[in-house]
Amino acid sequence: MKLREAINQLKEKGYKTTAKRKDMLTFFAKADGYRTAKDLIQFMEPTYKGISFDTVYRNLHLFDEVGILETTVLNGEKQFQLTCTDDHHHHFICKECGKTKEIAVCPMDEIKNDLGNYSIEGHKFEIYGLCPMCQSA
Amino acid sequence: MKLREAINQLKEKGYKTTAKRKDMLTFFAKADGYRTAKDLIQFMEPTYKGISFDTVYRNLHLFDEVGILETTVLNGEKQFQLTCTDDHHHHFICKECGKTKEIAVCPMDEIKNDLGNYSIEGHKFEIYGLCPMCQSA
DNA sequence: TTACAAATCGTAATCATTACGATATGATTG
DNA sequence: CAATCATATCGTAATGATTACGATTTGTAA
Repeated sequence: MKLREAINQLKEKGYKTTAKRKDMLTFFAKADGYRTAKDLIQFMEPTYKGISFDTVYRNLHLFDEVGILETTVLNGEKQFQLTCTDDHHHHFICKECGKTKEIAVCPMDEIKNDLGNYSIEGHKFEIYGLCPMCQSA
Repeated sequence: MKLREAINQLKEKGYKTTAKRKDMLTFFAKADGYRTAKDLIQFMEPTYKGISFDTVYRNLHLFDEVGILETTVLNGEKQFQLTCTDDHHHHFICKECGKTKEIAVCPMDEIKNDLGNYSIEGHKFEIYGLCPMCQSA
């Protein structure tokens, strides 16, 4: 998802476009993987000294609800990245730097048959390890 | 995994068999899905009034390291269940009650090719929703 | 430019989890 | 089966991410 697209989604759903929200989304647009709330706060701090936790977390949740961000739990912390809007896929996630790589395979189709009486609301398929860069470091 | 098997694993690795550990494992042996630390503490409390958090969490981590328990994050909390020792598989997990159902399909084999330079340390494939019982409730 | 709902602030509260120094207890050995 | 000692547990305080609140500011639409 692109920065512009994310901002439009906010507008369409009736949420205001503020400088802080733009900058938050800019941060994720420039990232190449999952980032923590703390990462984000460090990015925002120089521009907005003492930015409120309330603002950061409220907007992270908002972006998540609206579908702008997707989340995972890595090293015991929630982490966020811009949702990929192209075709459905999953990710390899580097444990070290959070970088993600797309995986085209999704096994859900063949599985739905096995779960007749179960209502499926979502699924997560993630592969963990080290990206080439973090291996050599 | 059966209760007896879990206790043996502890012994083999040189850890002591205590009444509290047995009861903790009994709790998970009787559960049919994921349970939180809080669930466990409530189960232990009547027998061991004021049982220490230290004891509970230290043993949960120990069981996890040893491979007796597997974990996931559900509703923002770590949850635990006895590791399944039969062939590799994944789970449907009920968001409401934590109950799990085995899923035989695992797509990892066809994926490893796509990740040549990446070192794969693990993967998670989980399906979320409501089990038949929680749907009717 | 006014008006008002929405957003942000500054900070305190929450809540799961972790950690610590003191004490108790399994398991091994003589 | 008593002594020993590493391991386990206790009671409680600390941590750290996240959530929440009343007061204030700011986008946005009329």
